[in-house]
Amino acid sequence: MTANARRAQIVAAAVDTIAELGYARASFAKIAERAELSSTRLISYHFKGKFDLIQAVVDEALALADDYMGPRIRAASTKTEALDAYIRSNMEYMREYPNHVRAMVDIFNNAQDEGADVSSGNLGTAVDLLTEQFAIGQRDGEFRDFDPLVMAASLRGSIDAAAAQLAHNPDLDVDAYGAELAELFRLATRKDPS
Amino acid sequence: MTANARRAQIVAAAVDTIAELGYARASFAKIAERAELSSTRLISYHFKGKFDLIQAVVDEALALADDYMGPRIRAASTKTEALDAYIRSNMEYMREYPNHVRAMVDIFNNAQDEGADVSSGNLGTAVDLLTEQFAIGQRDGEFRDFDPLVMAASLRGSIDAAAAQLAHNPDLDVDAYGAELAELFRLATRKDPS
Amino acid sequence: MTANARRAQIVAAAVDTIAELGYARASFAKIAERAELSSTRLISYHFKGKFDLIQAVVDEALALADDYMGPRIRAASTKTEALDAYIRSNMEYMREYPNHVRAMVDIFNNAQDEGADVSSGNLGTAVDLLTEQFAIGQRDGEFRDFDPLVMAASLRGSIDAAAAQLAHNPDLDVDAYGAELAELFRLATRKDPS
Amino acid sequence: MTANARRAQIVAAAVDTIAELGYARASFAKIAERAELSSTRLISYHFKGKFDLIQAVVDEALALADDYMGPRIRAASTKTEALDAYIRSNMEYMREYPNHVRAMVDIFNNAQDEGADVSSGNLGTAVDLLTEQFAIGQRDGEFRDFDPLVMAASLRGSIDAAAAQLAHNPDLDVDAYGAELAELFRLATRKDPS
DNA sequence: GATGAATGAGCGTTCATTCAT
DNA sequence: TATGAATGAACGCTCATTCAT
Repeated sequence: MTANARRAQIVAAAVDTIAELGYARASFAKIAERAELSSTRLISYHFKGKFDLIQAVVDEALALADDYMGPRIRAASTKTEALDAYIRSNMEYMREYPNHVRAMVDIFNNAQDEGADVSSGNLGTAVDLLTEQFAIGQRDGEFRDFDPLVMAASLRGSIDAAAAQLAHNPDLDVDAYGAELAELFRLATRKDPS
Repeated sequence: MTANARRAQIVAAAVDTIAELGYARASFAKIAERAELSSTRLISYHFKGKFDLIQAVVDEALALADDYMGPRIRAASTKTEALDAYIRSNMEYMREYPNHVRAMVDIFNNAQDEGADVSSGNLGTAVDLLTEQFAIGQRDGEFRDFDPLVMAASLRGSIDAAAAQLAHNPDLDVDAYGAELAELFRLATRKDPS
Repeated sequence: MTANARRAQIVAAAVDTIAELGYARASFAKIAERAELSSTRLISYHFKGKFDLIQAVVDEALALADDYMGPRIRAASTKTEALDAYIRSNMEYMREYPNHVRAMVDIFNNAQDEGADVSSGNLGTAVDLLTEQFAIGQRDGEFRDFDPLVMAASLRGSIDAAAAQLAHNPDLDVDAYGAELAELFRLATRKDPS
Repeated sequence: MTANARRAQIVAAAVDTIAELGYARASFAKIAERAELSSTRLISYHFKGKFDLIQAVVDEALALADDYMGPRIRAASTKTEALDAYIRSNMEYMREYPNHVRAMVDIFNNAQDEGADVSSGNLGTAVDLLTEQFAIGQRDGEFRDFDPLVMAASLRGSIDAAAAQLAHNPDLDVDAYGAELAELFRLATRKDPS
């Protein structure tokens, strides 16, 4: 088996294992078992260490998310539309790759406690990126005058909470949830009509 | 030292340890070290197991939160006022007991991965309780027509995200953050004025 | 079993294991096996880590050496006599505790490669202490004019080489070897009679 | 790259790695990294095993030492002069090839612990060769009556100790050290003038 | 002549927990 | 009420080596 195929296989097993058991319990042994590898040695062979594997998981999830969400967000002509696209496409991404999302949330909730710098240039800055976009929308006169950081953190927190809900109830109507969430933040960000 | 005093001492050490190192790294050994106990045996003696200790941490944090937030929420005469009081008092509780809040978030993010049923009858139902209150507010004609579960999950997610922001930046103006968050959810829940 | 007795048992097993297999191969597993412990966990329980165990070995060997050699060296009234006593008593110590000596040599040859600071205030300074004593002997007019550091390093090197010879040939006449070595350094240090 | 050039490259990397990290820590992985090889497989390809590589290191160091020291020792017309030449040229070799010397000392201190018979027909017999030369010097009436084995072991031990001193303090004056050592053993071996 | 892939055994260490006083 | 001693399982990681091209 080629190195890349083997790496992809291990990353896939890691995603599923983290999603099911949580970051702390996703040991090399469990991942190797799921990937049907003869020993954990194969993981150490293909990845420099645990953080290297986690980083690969994060990278894959981010690439997937960008493939899924990126085009739809960039197609928006206003920040209001972009916000709507961000929320809805994020929810749909959540439906298509629920394990990737669960794994990502777990990693970012826990990996920070260790020396891991998994978020460098990545999702740790998701709030920062959103903050910037909200600020631009305000400068353009689209949004009302709120604290962009609070709005950004709340949006990310709301979406992550949606992921948790989805995990507890897989039958949840993701599109309807996305529509509700989009409306929530449309009302919270629009210029007051009164 | 009395049994209750000893328990309280251990719980306090557990709260601080989880807040600082994260749930996964908060081992009995680390907690015992912080509490200046000679061995972890004392923890096992006073608590049936790790989950029992975690449950005690959760119970204490919830009791503290209820002491802090309960009176102010119950003093509200409308659901709109109650929502405002919930958000603001939660933020202030966050400022007064930051370690308890950090520990709680960590526990609920991770303890679920294990067999723990820490949330039974507790905060796992925080979303359920909020859902119920939002539904009542809608029935009373105070709130617009949204999915109460989505709103409840988003509110909890937004507040937890605030805790994460506070952890990263201790100098954050908690009152201002609370005011922003309260306004966000006021706009998101009110009957459309347009 | 008391903690101290257990510690002593483990240290003894460590000494014999290092003497037989060498520092690098003296793993916790091998030491536990020799001490007939149920698992290596018992070693980790009584010692903070591998270096802590090694330090205990070094401490014991040094204490034993001081018990054995110290009185005889301190009984000497001149540095010339002290040198003679140092060499002969060191050789006898070598005969009585050959495994301790082998272990010590191995530890000091190898532990330095790692982060270990096993020699702090200990044998790493053996050469320094000898250097000082040689310098005093010169100031007192007992010894000829040589570089004390070279003489000290050579003496330690010669004694360690004796230990290696003893390891290869256990039937070696230690007393005779000691007498030869004492004469060697007597001639090398005395004021030239010619 | 030719096989011999590749072998030489690997041996050179092994010498430097052992000198820097010590024998125990000089793994194939570290050596391959230093030689900038893509995998350890190349080492296994060119050498039958670890002992084979070590043997190659020893052979190179011995050949170098013989090139450096041999002519000067053989040029001596008496055993007394030969002893002087042995010590001084060995010290100079030490200055020219410090890594080879450090590696050799480490190998002979440690390789014996394993199954390795690295010294067969080699330096392990350095003491034997010196013993023989001292015995000849005695038979010729040049040296006093001492145990040749003790003298030989002490000489090797003293020189190895010099290597250790040099490792700790690279600024050491090697020529001066050699002169001191030569004088030490001249006094220790000469027929007593008194 | 060279190489990526794979391997089983072993490393020191940490885990929550139980035993025996 | 307290405590030191002990435990087996699991952790991530590194080892020299072999397989299959």
